[in-house]
Amino acid sequence: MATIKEIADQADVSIGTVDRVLHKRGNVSHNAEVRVLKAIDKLKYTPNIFARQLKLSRTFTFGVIMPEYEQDSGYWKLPSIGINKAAKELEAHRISIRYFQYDRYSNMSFSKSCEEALQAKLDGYLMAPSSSAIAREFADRLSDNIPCVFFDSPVPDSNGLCSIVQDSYASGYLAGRLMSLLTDSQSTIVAIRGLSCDYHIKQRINGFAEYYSENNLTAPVIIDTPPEGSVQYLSKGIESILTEYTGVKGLFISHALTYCAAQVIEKQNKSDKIHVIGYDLIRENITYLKRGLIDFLISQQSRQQGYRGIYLLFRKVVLNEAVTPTVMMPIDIITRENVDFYQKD
Amino acid sequence: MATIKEIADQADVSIGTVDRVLHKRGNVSHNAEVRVLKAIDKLKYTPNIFARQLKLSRTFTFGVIMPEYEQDSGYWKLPSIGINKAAKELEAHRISIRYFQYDRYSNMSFSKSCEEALQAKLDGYLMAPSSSAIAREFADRLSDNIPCVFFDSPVPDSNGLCSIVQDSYASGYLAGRLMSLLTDSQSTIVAIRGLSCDYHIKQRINGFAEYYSENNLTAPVIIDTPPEGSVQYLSKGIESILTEYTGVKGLFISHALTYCAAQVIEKQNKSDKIHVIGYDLIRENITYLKRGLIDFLISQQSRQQGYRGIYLLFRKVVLNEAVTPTVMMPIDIITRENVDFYQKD
DNA sequence: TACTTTTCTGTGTACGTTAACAGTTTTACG
DNA sequence: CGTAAAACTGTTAACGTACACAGAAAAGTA
Repeated sequence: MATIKEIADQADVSIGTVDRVLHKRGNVSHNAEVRVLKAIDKLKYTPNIFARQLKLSRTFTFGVIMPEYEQDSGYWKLPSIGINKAAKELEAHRISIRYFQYDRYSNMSFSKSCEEALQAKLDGYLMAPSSSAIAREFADRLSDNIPCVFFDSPVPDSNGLCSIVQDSYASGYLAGRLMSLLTDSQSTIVAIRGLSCDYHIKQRINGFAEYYSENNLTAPVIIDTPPEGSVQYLSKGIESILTEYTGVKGLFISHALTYCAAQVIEKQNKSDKIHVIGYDLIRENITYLKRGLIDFLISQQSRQQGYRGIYLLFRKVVLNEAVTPTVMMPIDIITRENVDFYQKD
Repeated sequence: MATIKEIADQADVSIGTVDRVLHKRGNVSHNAEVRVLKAIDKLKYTPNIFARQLKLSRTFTFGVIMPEYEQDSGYWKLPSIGINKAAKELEAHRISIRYFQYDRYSNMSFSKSCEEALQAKLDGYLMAPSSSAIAREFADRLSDNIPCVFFDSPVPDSNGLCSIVQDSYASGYLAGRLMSLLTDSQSTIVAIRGLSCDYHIKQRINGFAEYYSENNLTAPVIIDTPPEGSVQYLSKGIESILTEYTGVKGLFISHALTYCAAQVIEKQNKSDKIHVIGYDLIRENITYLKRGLIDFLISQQSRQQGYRGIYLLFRKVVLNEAVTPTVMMPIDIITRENVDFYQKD
């Protein structure tokens, strides 16, 4: 591992000149610059990050812009667990985290959090965007060297450094396969969309329906349950579905409120088993999964998304490493038999 | 973030004394030591790893003791992918890796690799042990401050720092559940043990059988296929099983050679679908999974095991962080629908 | 030519830690 | 009590980088 001193010797200049070349600070003759660049190339110089950090002794702060924990039945706690874990591991590297949380169902609240985050002038941002347009504007307004990583949802055509996402369509398609394993081919299957504005949820339903159509199975009934985000109304909606479609054998819930379906089914206590497949490892879902009222949960590795997001920022900002523009998270299939091994990290 | 200088000021001693206390190098009066410890506590001192690394400018080398890549149909390439990824990320931290590979079916070869690794006197070891006894002796012979992390299999009652493993019993139990979803309750199911010496494989079979017994289903037929590790003989074995048990509806292969079963089934081309569940994301398995001849693969996150193993050593040796004694890997369910998202990391 | 201005270059210091070394105080012992 | 050994303590020089500063060389101006 070469040092700037060795570069300086090789190029027959002082370390000051090497430093100026490395940081493009000008005031270097063409001749000297060429010699230094050659020496750097020859000795394969890479800066010693320890010395650099020591000298700069900067403490980096990353901003996390995401919905409040309680929203979506506490779903947002999951990524924050991963974020906090990464933050703790990176404490020794002088990294700290600052949260800017917003109301997922209010664009104004999202805008406000973005504005605050911008004003704070931090060294990098991790964002779960609830609106692509606002997120895009945020990324545009950042200085060139300040990266922004998106998770949960991508932001197409934006200045973001990277997106950490799951292929929602593929996850819905997979759910279709699983549902077809659980039920007979002519069974009535209901897929509940709900919260229909969300890109992910639409895609999941599309993938689910596609599996049934590709395999020439009876198409699932797709139902939108208004209004958005409310547990009580969702339960009511599911109740009326079960009344209307008496022979339902399977319910596919395209979002984290899967446990509502399990609750309703348990209450009705019908003789015929109704299979349930849904999303996300929130506490209530796990409870019903373990009790056998939910058959499968699909996980988007929410904790891991937060964890990796922070590490991506770290690698980019502190270590100056290259970062791939998209990170696709695996689509985990969770059952009562393996759920315990996905709880801790 | 406090520095030793601040500690020294607070405790009214010199930085030399603080350093002696921190590194337990003795030659410190009781009085001074107490004051320093108090100051450390009060100011919440944590060493600056950048300064430490810079000063020491040590390059740590970790030894990896594991079977040769080609064995078990190339299974061992998987952990090495993770190991190499971690090694690359940690290059900037002056970490390097040295492999000591052995023949998994020869204790002598394993012993020899252990001996070589010991002689090399490295800063930490990551080991996939094929014999607990030999692994235990290895760990015993290491200096106190040299950690050894086990992966793939645990080594009970050893001096190892940590074990990274999967619950094989639970994974077999899960496979049982999946198989019961694929087949009717009275179907003939064959579980192939093979390589019967291996702890993991026994446990997987036990878990699989337990699921069937707990749910009062027709017990699977358990068959041992000799000799160990040979693809040709395994294929022959499976052929004769399919001849003997004509009505077989499901095959559970307890190890990485799952694709052999798929090959045989494809060749025989029977009218009745025979479902296959097996282990590990090796290339051939993935091919047959995608073609629909294998229904489910269970992954033990082999790449991740290697990756995390190296990071555990790094955290322990370089950052001096505490490490939990056991890391349980999730039991991933892989289908043709989600396999692509488990390929890259 | 003498001078200023501009361009270029080398030196020195600091970041926090480690560890060798030198210096001081305390203890042991004749 | 004096001296030597032991126990303790403070000082200092690295590690590699970044950057301010001073100094040297070249170019520009009168």
